[in-house]
Amino acid sequence: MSEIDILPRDFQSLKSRIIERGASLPKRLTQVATYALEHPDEIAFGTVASIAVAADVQPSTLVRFSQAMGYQGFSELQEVFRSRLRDRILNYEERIEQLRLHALSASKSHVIFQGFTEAAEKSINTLQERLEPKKLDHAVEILSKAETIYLLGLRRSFPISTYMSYAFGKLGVRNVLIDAIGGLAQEELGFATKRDAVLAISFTPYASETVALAQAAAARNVPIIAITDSGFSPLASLSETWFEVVEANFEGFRSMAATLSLAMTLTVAVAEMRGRRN
Amino acid sequence: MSEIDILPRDFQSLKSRIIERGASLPKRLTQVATYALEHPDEIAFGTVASIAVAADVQPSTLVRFSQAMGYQGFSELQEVFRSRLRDRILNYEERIEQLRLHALSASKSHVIFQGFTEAAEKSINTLQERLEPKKLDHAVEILSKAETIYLLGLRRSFPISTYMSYAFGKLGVRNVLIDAIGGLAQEELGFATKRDAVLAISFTPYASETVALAQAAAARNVPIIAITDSGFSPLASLSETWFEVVEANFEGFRSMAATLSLAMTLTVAVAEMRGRRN
DNA sequence: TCACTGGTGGAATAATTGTTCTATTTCCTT
DNA sequence: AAGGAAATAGAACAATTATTCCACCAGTGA
Repeated sequence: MSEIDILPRDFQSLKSRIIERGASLPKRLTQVATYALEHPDEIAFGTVASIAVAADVQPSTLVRFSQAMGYQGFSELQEVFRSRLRDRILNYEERIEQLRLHALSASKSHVIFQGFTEAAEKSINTLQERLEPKKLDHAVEILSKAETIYLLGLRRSFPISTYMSYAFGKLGVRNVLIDAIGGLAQEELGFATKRDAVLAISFTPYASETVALAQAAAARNVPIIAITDSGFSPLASLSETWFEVVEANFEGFRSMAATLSLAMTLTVAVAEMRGRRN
Repeated sequence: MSEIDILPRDFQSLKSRIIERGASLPKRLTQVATYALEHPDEIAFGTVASIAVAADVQPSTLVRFSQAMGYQGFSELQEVFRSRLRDRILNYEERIEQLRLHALSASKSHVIFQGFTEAAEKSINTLQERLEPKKLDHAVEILSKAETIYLLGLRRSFPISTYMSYAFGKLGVRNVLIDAIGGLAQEELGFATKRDAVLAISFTPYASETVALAQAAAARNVPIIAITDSGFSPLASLSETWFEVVEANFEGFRSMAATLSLAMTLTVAVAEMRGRRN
């Protein structure tokens, strides 16, 4: 132990220290280290006596362990384990209930707001769990090789393609936003070749125009990356890679938070990949 | 107290009981009830003595309170407060750490994705805390009275106004999307009167065109609702009500999740309010 | 085999714990 | 205004707390 020895006051650094020093400690102290990492809640709430029984050691061993970690005694170490529990995010039930409480005094508008933020968070969590990194890499690979990226997303998906066009523009990535102005969508996409790529975004009910445009591009061997909501989507079979993004909804209005996060990821990742190449 | 009296073993039901009985209790016990609801962590970790000091009551009062809630003593009540902390979701740091572990094997793209989802969640949480229901009601009130809602958001905010235009259209709310096509923004907004309303969206650096258009509309007494990111925004002073939405960013790219949630809220709330009037 | 060292178990200790009890105060009703 | 019931404060209590201490053990090198 060095002379100047900053003792961990937050759980993360204490955890690191236990992992680091734990293995090289005497037998019983290792036993405590293992127990502490596996049952942090018990350390936080228990008493020296109760933990000693649970970890099958003597009470004094716990104190010695605490001292080996640099603390004066067990209580000081326990405080760190408690701090871990102090500032935690509310669990799901509590959050719902908090919303309900707010809602009692709050207006209909506020309930709607809570509904949408909840849907957004759910959607994001779902995508975090389901997104396959390999697909992401593959899509970024294809898009970053494209000379021009054609952004195809109409109606409900138009905000997404709009955003991407804006962000790509900022990042110096050549792109064409298919906005179907003047009914010229087909013409806008007409110049796409197999050296380009199409990013197609469409959700149920799949806008027929989007599907038709994607099919036309695919027929000309333009690589297609799709963001859609199921394997049954007509876009899925047309594309090199496709992402399944299932958005939660509130009163029938689907969130766009997950799709937007994915869109932002693609733009920045593509720009980053290009930057590395140049 | 009824003869058969199921005492709360989980925090939720205890909380309900405290709220239910709390107000009708004697002075000091109400004081404890208030403190307990406001500082559940202190109850979970503290001792009778320490909590008594913090809540400015006698130790015995805590015991009497516990008994008033149906428990034998303070320890039994404390156990319920502790159970609340036992099975919580990971806290912020722990989640980050989990991501890091994933990220070890994951690609750069995946790290970017995590960054954006994180920013989205942060932004939403911040807005949940800061959004003032009164402002929301006020904005909905004004917008729902407007004959036509003019949606003014360009550049980075254009996806938002686009979405709102789409959603309003679906909901049968008359609106005009200022898309500045052909440089005709001023003309698009030219027909707005004081019986209409403008929803202006702009963030730093405030697009000069948006500000100019909003000013022109304000000069003609068209009510303006603004979504922006600080009180210093030129939109703030022009508007009837304005929302401060601070988005977290990842590598300089600001999330849009919070703004989008607010936008969705406004559209649905306005449609709902109109539906009630008809 | 010995002495020595670091580690361990368990009893002893002083402080602190939750709880109980009672004198006193507060508040309401008559 | 007085009486009485309810509520409170604070001291007293036994139980439990974290910690310390010391006898004993296991392993090592001479």
